[in-house]
Amino acid sequence: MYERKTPLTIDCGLHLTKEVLNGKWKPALLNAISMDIKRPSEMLRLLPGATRRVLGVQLKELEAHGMIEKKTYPQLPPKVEYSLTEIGWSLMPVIDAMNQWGDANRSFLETVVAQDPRIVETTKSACLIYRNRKAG
Amino acid sequence: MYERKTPLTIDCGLHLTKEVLNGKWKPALLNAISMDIKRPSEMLRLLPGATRRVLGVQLKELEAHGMIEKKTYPQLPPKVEYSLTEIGWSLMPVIDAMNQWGDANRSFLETVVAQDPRIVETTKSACLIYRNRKAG
DNA sequence: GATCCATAGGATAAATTTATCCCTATACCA
DNA sequence: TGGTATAGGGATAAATTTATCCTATGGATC
Repeated sequence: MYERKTPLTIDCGLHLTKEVLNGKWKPALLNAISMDIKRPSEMLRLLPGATRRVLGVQLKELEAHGMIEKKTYPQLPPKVEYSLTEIGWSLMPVIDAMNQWGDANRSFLETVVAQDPRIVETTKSACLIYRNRKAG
Repeated sequence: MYERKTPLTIDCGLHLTKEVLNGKWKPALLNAISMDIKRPSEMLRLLPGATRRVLGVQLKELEAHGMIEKKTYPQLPPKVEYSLTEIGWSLMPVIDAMNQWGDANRSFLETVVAQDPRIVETTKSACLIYRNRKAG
């Protein structure tokens, strides 16, 4: 297994939160689970830009960090459902704040972000579904 | 210059916000500037884990994304001051939410984050200063 | 004259994260 | 038999981000 070589910075709340959300799809996954999209295959369909592999890895990390719980059904084909833990739910206001700020400033952000000369291409293929939040 | 090879995902607010905050020190820098720590040298002292180089790069990106403004004083030695733009200020509630959630769950998070077998070492050397928010 | 201050940024190495590809297992369906 | 669905995860390549090191500026200070 890969072993980190640089000390992880966990000084302030900001860095701790950043570490938990550190992963391309983690906020989107938490958001999806909060909206009752609980099976990996559903998440994969919801986030076409992601691969099964990455989602699996990031779900595992979220689970290891205590944000989500995994329930495996002894069935075939396999069935797995994830749900937010209590602390996972407590993180949702942060996710919501990020989501809302980004949406509220969408046109501006799309412009400045895409203006970056390093960026050649952008995609809007993911996170297309917005639903009501499942009752926690 | 480095050119991105993978399309940037900018579908939902979540990803847009993530892109703006994408950088090890960006949330901490925004937080610092909001607390009237406006000169790069001050930020460097505040964040001992960071190098001058990285802070410079990330400040430049924040500026390019319109979150901060740079004022250069024609002096020697050079003097530069950063300040939050209007949209930068509007992002502070998100930063605050991250900061507060992380602080509120500090002991739990320090445990689970450090439990990761990939992690060999952690550091708490940065973000040590908390002050009152400068009036926006 | 050497050194430090404060800032900017080039060049390159190293670290870390993502992407790709592949294989496992089993029930069901045509 | 062959393909589909569902989930897990190894191995490795590629992409991206950070870290290191170095050069430049001009005045002040030792």
